Amino acid sequence: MNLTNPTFAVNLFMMELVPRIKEIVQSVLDQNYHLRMESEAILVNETKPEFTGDYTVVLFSISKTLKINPDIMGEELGESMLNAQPGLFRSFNIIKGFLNLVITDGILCDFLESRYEDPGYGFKPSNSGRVMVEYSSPNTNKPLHLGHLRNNFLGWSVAALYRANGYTIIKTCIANDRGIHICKSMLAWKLFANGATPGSTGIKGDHFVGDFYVLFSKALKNEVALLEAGGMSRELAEKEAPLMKAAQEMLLAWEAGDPDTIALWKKMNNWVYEGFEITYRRIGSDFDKIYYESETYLLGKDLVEEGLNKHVFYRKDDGSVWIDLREDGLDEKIVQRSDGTAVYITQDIGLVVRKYEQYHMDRSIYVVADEQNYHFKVLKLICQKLQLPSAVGIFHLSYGLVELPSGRMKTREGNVVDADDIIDEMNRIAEEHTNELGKVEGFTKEERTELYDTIGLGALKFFLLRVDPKKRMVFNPDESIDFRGFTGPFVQYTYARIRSILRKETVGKLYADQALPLLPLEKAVILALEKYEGLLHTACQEMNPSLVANYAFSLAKIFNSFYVEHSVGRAESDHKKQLRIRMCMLTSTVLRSATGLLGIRVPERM
RNA sequence: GGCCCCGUAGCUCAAUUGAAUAGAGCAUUUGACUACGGAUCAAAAGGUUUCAGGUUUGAAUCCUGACGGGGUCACCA
Repeated sequence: MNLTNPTFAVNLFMMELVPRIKEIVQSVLDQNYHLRMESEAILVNETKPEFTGDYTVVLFSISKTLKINPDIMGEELGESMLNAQPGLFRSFNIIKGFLNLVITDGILCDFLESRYEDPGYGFKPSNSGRVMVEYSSPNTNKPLHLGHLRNNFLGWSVAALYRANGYTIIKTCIANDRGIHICKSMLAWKLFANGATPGSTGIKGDHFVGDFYVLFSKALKNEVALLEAGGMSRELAEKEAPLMKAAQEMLLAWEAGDPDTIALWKKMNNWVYEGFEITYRRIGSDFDKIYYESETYLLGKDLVEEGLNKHVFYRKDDGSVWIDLREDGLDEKIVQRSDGTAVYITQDIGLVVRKYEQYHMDRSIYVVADEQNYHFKVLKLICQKLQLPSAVGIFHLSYGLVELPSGRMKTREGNVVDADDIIDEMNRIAEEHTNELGKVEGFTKEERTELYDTIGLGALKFFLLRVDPKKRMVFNPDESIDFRGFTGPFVQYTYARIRSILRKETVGKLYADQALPLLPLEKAVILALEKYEGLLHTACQEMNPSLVANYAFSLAKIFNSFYVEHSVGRAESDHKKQLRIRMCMLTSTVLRSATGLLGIRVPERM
C-alpha cells in the first residue's frame, strides 16, 4: 500500500461495495423519510448488462412501505445518494422501479491499490469459533468410488471455507471398521483366497478386500437363488443362506473377542488402510482426528440410562428402549435392542457427546449423503430432548449422490466408478492434452508428472464441486470430464497466463488519475475482484463450495475477455500498464486463493 | 401407502432466496494467432422453466392439484 502517493487517497476502512450501498440507502431513507429499514430488506443486485450501471437498488419494497411512486422516490433517493457520496457514485438512472447506480472509477482504483499486494485478500482474521467437520467416513470393506470423492472434496472444502473465515476447524472422519459388512469380506477371504494377500497379488489393499466383498455378494446371491428355487421366499432365503449365517456367526465371534477373528479383522483392515492412505494422499484429504467405530460402537449406553431417567426414553416389555417422536412428526425409534446392545443411532449420540467433550466445538457438521436425512433429523432431535449442550451445533450437510446415467452406483453390483481409476484416467487425459499442445518443453520428468496431477485432479475436483452440494448430479463415464469451458483447467490456464505476464513485468508507481477512466473490461475485472470477500462469507455461511467454483470461473472468464482485448506489456501508457499489472496481480491471487479453497492447485505453466 | 427431496436449452449445470428480456459450459454453426500463452476470445442458434390452476405490481422460485423421477419409513449401518 502506498500511502505517500499524493495522488492517491486510500480509504483504510473501506467496506465491501454492496453492504456499503445498503448502508447509504438506509441512512438516506432515514434522513429523507424517517424510514428505518433492515439491511436484509434492501435488495441490491448487480445491474443487468442491458442497462447502464453497476449495482441496482430494487425500489418496490421501499416504495410500498412509503406509499410513494417508485420512480419518483427513486429519483429522490438517487439524488440524495449521489450528493452524499460523490466519491462513490458517478451517476444513476431509474428504469421502472429500479435504481441503477454507476460506481466511480476512483473508488475501484482505491480498492485495487489497497489489495493487490495482499496474498490473503478476502480472508478474515481468526475468531473464537470452533467448527468440526466430519467427512469421508469410509467403510473398510471396499475401495472409494466417485461418490466418496464428492464427499471428500466437499468436506475438505467446507472446512477450508470456515478456516478462511477465521474459524478454528477440526477435521474428523469415522472409519466404519466393524459390522456385518466387514465380516462378509473377511469370510469370503477365508473361504476363497487360499491365503492370497495384496502383497502376493500386487493388488492395492482396499481393492483387494473389496474384491472379496463383491465375491461374497455373488456367492450369497447364488445360495439365495438355490433356496428360492427350492420354494423358499426371498426374504427368508436371505436370512437362511449358509453364507449369511456364517457371516453373522463371525460378527458374534468378533464381538466376543475371538482371537483368530480379531487377528483376521486387524490384518484385513490394515490392508484397506494402506490402500486408503495412498488415495487420501493423492487427493489431499486429511484429518485431525479419526474415530473408529470399533472403539465407539459401545458408546451411548449410559445415555440410554440417562434418557430413561429423564423420561425421554421408555422401555418396552421385551426390554428394548424407544423414543416416541410422533409429536414431532416422526415415528417411534428404537435406541437400544432387547438384548441390551446399542443400535446405530445410539452409537452416534455417544459419539456426539465424546466429540464435544474432546473439542468443545460450536458447530459440528456432518458431510453425509441425503439418503440419511431422516437419520440426522432424528439424531439432532434426540440430542435436543436429552438437552445435550452439543445438540445446538449439529448440522447435517446433506449432499446428493453422484449417479450414472443408468442410476445410482452400487458396489455390490459392481457398477461403480472407482476413485483410483477415475483419478488415473484424469491424469492420463491431462498428459495427452498437454503433449498435444506441446507447451511444457524444458519440464523435467517430475515437473511433468506433477503438472498432470495438478490438472487432472483440478478437473475432477472442479467437476464435483461446481454443482450445488444439495443436488444430485450425473456423471457419464462415456464422456470424459472436460478440460475446456466451465472447468478447473480453464481457471488454471487463466492463472498460468497471468503468471506468464507477471514474470515479464514489474510493478511500479501508479498515478491513478492518469490511468483513468477505466475501460469497460478493466472495470468489469475490478468489480469482479471486489466481490471476492463477500463471496467467501456467503459460501461459508451456506457451506457451499460451488459458489466458489462458479465465482472462480466467472472471474477467469471476464479476465480472459480483458486479456485478449487489452495488452499489459504494450499498454497505451505507463499508467495503464501499472493499473493492469495490479489487476493481474490481484486476479492471480484470487484465482489461486479460490481454487485453493476447492483443494485445487494452480500451475505456473501448463 | 405415509413423510421428505427433485423436474430449467439436445446434454451437464446457474439464476444474488419473489424482481428487469431465465444465464453458462459442452455439442452444432461462423469468425479471430506477424498481439503478454488459441486449454483462449468474439458471435449465431438453441426455452410455453413437466402440466393445470391460484397468490402478487412482479413467479423457475410461494400455495393447490396432476404427471414423472429419487430417497426414506429395520431390534442394518
